[in-house]
Amino acid sequence: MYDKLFNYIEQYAGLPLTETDRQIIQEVFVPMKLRKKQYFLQEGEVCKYMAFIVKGATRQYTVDDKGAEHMVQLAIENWWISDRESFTMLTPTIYNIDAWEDCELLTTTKADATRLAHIPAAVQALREMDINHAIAMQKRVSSAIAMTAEQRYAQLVESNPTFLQRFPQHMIASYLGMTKETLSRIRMKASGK
Amino acid sequence: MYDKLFNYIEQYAGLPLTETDRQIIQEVFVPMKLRKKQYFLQEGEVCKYMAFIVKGATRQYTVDDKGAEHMVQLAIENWWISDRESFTMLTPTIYNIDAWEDCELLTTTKADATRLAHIPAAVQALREMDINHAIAMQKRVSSAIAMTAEQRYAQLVESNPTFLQRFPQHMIASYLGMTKETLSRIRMKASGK
DNA sequence: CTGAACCGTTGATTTTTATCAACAGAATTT
DNA sequence: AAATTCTGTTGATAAAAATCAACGGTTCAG
Repeated sequence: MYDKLFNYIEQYAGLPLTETDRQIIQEVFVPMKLRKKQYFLQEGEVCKYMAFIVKGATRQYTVDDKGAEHMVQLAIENWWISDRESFTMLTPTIYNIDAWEDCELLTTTKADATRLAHIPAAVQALREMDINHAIAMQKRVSSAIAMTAEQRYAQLVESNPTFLQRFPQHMIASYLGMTKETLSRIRMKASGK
Repeated sequence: MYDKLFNYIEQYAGLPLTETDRQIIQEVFVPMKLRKKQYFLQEGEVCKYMAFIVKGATRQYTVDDKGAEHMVQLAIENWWISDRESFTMLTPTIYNIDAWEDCELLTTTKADATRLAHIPAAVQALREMDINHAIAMQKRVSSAIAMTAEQRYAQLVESNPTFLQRFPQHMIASYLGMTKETLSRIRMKASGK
């Protein structure tokens, strides 16, 4: 259960964890299971938890006034979920996060997470996590403003091919900022040639 | 010169800086001036510096195969500039960063920045900086995939009205992921009612 | 087991936005 | 001061993508 998290931390920090470190991490992170469609976070709440995905897949999205969902993030094993803004500032979130597949998570709260400050590898790994998240978001901004729908899809095939197997097409379409019909046509055209 | 940075750190960390802290920060951050249009970073280079803007305005953008520029970030006083990916991974950057107004910056390198690890307030402030950056990017992703051109402009007027005074309209348009003609028409319509 | 919801596709149409082109006022350079 | 570049507008047209609608094939829950 915790091995994936230990590996993640050691890998990103480039530092090994001591037995004591592991002990503390097991106390700080609490396992949680989510059934498919179950909410991890709902619009209007304050985001109490930050979670590491041990197994499963989640989606983070907004709902507009017409009821349409817009995927801000799709996440699978070894990714982190939470609304950093709500989590750190304690403000109500505008996002929903729910499970697309049954999930095993390791969750922590803002208060518990402070205990990690004594573990250099964990501090380092969390910093890397934030930086990676910022980089990933930056890339999405860059492609959203600079690329056509077709180019955005091609980039996803390149960079996150697993998403295509784990999430239905209409979610992928929303994640890419287009309708399911447009994505369907783009795929048709791409496979046709 | 350094006061703005001290204030920034103290404010974000919620902790005061000691005299020794200030001393170290002055050694870690080196002043740099940029003239309008001068590059801070060019596509293909490795991003050696991370900088705090004391005065001035910069833009970060990609250039597509047709030579069109796409603004990924616009930044003014109290903002940070750098390509986090290139800076941390030492990979060549795909972005350009240059000065739109004459700038006074405080710059640091990856190596020098490690000295900040001994200053809790600085560590905290840098972490906040990353989180804020990630949050800002997340919001842009969210609006890019979920909103119309008109809504994106309205949101900018709401959240960053100063940009409208500091940057020309065609840069704002690019930042919002639309052409200058479209932005011009949106503004016309908005002022007309 | 079966009716309902979900999923992806296709076609016709409309809306949004980009593109192309031309223009005039400002600012900058020489 | 003249010339050139930069800026924002406007109009006409084209392209991209959204919307609306309808359809079979799945999957799922009662």
